[in-house]
Amino acid sequence: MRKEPRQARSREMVERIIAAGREVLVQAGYEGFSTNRVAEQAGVSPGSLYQYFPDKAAILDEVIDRYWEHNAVLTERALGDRVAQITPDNTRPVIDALLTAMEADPALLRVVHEELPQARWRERRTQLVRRVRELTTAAAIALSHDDPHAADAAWVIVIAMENLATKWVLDRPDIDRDDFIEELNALVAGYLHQRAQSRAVGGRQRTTSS
Amino acid sequence: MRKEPRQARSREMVERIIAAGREVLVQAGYEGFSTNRVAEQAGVSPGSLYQYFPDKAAILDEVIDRYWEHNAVLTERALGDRVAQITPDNTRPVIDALLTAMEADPALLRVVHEELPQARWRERRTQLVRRVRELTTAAAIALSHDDPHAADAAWVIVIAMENLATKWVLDRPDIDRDDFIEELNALVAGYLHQRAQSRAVGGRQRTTSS
Amino acid sequence: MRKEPRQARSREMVERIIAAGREVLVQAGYEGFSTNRVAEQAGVSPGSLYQYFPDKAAILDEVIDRYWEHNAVLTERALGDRVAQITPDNTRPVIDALLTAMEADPALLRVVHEELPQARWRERRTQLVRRVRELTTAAAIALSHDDPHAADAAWVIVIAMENLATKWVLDRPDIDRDDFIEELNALVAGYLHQRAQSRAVGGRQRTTSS
Amino acid sequence: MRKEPRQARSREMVERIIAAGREVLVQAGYEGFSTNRVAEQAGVSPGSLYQYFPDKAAILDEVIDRYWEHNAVLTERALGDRVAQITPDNTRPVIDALLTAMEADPALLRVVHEELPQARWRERRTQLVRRVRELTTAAAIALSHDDPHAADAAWVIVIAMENLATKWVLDRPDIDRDDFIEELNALVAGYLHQRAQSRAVGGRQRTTSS
DNA sequence: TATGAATGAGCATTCATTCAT
DNA sequence: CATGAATGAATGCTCATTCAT
Repeated sequence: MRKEPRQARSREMVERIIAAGREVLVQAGYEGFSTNRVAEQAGVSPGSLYQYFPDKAAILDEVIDRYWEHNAVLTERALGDRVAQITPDNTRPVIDALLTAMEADPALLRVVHEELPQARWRERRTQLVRRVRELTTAAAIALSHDDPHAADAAWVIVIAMENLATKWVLDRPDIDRDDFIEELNALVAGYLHQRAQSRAVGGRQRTTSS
Repeated sequence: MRKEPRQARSREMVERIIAAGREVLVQAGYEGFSTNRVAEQAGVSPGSLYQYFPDKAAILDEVIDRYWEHNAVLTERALGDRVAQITPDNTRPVIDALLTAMEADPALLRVVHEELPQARWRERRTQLVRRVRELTTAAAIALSHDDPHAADAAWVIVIAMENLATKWVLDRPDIDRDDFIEELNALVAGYLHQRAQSRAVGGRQRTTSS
Repeated sequence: MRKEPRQARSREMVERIIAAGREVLVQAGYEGFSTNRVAEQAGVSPGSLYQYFPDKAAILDEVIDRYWEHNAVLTERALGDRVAQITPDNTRPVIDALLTAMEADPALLRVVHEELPQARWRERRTQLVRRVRELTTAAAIALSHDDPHAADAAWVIVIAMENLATKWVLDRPDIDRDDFIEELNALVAGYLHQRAQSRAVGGRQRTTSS
Repeated sequence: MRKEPRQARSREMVERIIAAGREVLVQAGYEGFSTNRVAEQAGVSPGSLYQYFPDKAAILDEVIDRYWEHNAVLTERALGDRVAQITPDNTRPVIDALLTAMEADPALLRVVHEELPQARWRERRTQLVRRVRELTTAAAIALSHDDPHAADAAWVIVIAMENLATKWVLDRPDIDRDDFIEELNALVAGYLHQRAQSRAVGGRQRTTSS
C-alpha cells in the first residue's frame, strides 16, 4: 500500500513524458525530437527520462504505439456503430471512419507518415489495418465464395484505402470530402465487381509475362 | 582536348562519391548518412567530397535525383514500348513497367520511401508520377467525356498505383507478381467502369454528410 | 539557499573556463585560441564549455572584457587616490596609474594589443580611455579657456599616452620607469604650454598647405 | 644566358604572387588571407605558390616587408627634399611626409596595424622608424648637448608620432589635416623645450616613487 | 616547371547518456 | 527518486600542404 503512491507517481511521470514526447514530435518533427527538448517540455530533468525509459528510442516507440492504438480505438468504435450498413457496395462508413481517425491529429499523422523511418514501426501499423482487412476479406469472399485470391484483394483494398486516406488528409488535394469518400467507395465496389465478373467469365487473361 | 583525362577524373570521382553515398544510404539509412562515412566508403578523404559537392545535402540530393531519374527513364522506356496496348481495361503494361522500375533497387526504394523526410523531396517524386497521371487522366476522360471529377479519379488511381506497387515491392506480401498486376488492373478497370456507370444511372448517392 | 552550492559550482566552472581561456590566449595567441584547447586547459570536456557560453566568441569576449574591466578598475582606483595632485604640469600620477594597470598582466596586454583584430573590441578599449580623456580635456581647457582646439589636444594626449605606455611595457625599451614617467609628463606639460603660448603669440603659423 | 628567362620567369611569378597577396590581404583581411585565395587572385594554381615560397607565412612576410620598405622609401624621399627645413621648432615637413606615406594605402595600413599579430613583424617596423629616430635624436641633442636622456626623448617622440599619425589616418578623428600637423609639431616642440628647461632649472622633480 | 586533385588534421558545435549529489 | 552538470564521441566542414602527372 505504501507502494501505491510510488506506482501512481511512476505512471504519472510516464504519461507526462509521453505527452511531452508527442508534443515535441509534432512541434519539432522527428529530427528535432531530442531528449533535452522532451525533458524540458515535460518539465523534468533530462536524467529523469532514464528512470522510466531505457533510451530515447523507447520514448519515441511509446509515443508511436500510443498513436496507433488511439487510431485503432477510434476506428474500432466508428466501425462498431455502423458495421451493419457495410456491404461491398457501400463502404462509405468504413472510409468515413478512417478519415475521421486520421483527421484527428494531422500534424502527428504527417510526422508519422512522412518523417519517421517506417521500418521501425511496421508492426504497429498493422494493428489498425487488421480490423479493416478482416472486414474487407469477408466482403470479398461474400461476393465470390470460392475466390482463391480473396486475401490478395483484401490486401490491395486495405493498402489502397489507408494510403489514399492518408494522402488526402496530408496533401489536401482539391477534392471535396464527400466526393472523395464517393471515389473510394467506387474504387472498392468497382474492384470487387470487376473481379467477380472476371472470374465468372472464366479466369484471368494474361497479356504480360515477366 | 588534352584536358579530357582530367574531366574524366572528375566524373569518375563524382561517380565514386555518389555510389558511396547510395551505398551508405542503403546500409546506414538516412540517419547514418554522414559525410565521414560516405568518404570512407568512397575510399576518399572527407575533404575531397567538398571539391565536388558544396555540402552533405548536395550529395544526398544527387543520390536521390539519380534514383528518380533512373526510375523515370525505366518507366518511360517501358511505357514507350507498350503504350499502344494501353486502354482503360488493360493497364497491365503500365503497372508492369512501374513494378519493374521499382524492383531495380529495392533497398534504395525502401530508404527513399520509408526513411527520407518526404517534404524535402516532394517535388522530385512528382516528376515520375506525372507521366502516369497524364495517361490516367486521359483514360478517365475517354471513358466519360464530361466528367467533372475526372481529375479526382486520376489522382486516386495514381496515388493508389504508386503506393500499392511500392508496398508490394517492399513488404513482399504473399502475392504472385502476375496475380498482383492482375489485381491492380482490375482495380483500375473496375473503378473506371463503376464511375461511368454511377454517372449514367444519375449522379451520386450520398449516405454520409459531414 | 540550499541552491548556493550549485550556483557556486556554476560560478566556479565559469571562472575555470575563463581562466583557461586567458591562459590559452596568452600561450597560443589569438589564432591558437580553440575551444578544444580551452577545454583541455580547463580540464573539462569540450561539451561543457557550451553549458556556460553560447559559443567560442563569447568565451573570448568574456576574457577580454575582464581584462579591460580589470584595467579600468585599477586605473580608477589609482586615479581616485591622487586626483587632487593632478595639474597640467603634473600628470605623473595618471601616468603612473596607467603603467601600473598595464604592468599587471603584460602577456595579456600583448595579445590584446598585438594579436586581436582591433575592430572587434574597439568599443571596449574606449571605456578605459574615456576617464583619462575627460581629465585631459579639462586640463587643456583650464590652461587656455577659449581654445577651439582643446578637444584635438585631448585626443592627441590620450592616444599618445596610451600607446607610449603600452609600447614601453611591451617593447621594454631601455628607459627607467621613473625616467619614462618624467618624459611623458614633460611631453604633456610641454605640449600644453607650447599650445598656450602659440595661441597667445597670435595664432598658428602654417608652413605646409595640402 | 639560357637561365635568364627562367630567372625572369621566377621574378615575375614572385611579383605576381606578392601583388595578389597584398590584394587579398586588403580585400579579405588577415583572417581571409588563404593560400587558395592568393593563388586564385594571382591566376596561378595553389601548388605553384610552393615553388616560390616555403609556406603561407613566407608570402605574408614578403607582402609586409614590401609594405614597410615602400613606406620607408616614400618617407626617405619626402625627408630628403625637406630635411634642411627641419628644426626642433619645425617638424612639420617630417610629419607631413609621415602622413603622406600612410595615406597612400589606408586599407593596407589598417590590416597591418589592426589585424596582424604585431610580434611577427616587429623588426620590420623598425626600419621605417629608424631614419626618423636618428633625425629626432639629433634634434634632441642639438637642443641640449649633454642630455643623458636624449635617446629616451627620441624614442618617445618617434613612437608618439608613428602612433598618432596611424590613428589619425585610421580613426579619422574630426581634426583637420593641417591642424593635426600643427598639434604634432607643438607636441614635439613643446616636449623638447620643456625638457631643455627642466634640465636648466636643475634636474628632475620626482613626485612619485614606485 | 606548373598543375590542381587529394589529403587529413583540425575546427566549432551537438546531444544521448551517465552519475555524484 | 530526481537532479542537471558533465561527458565525449560524433558531426559537417575548412584549408595549408603535398605529389603524381
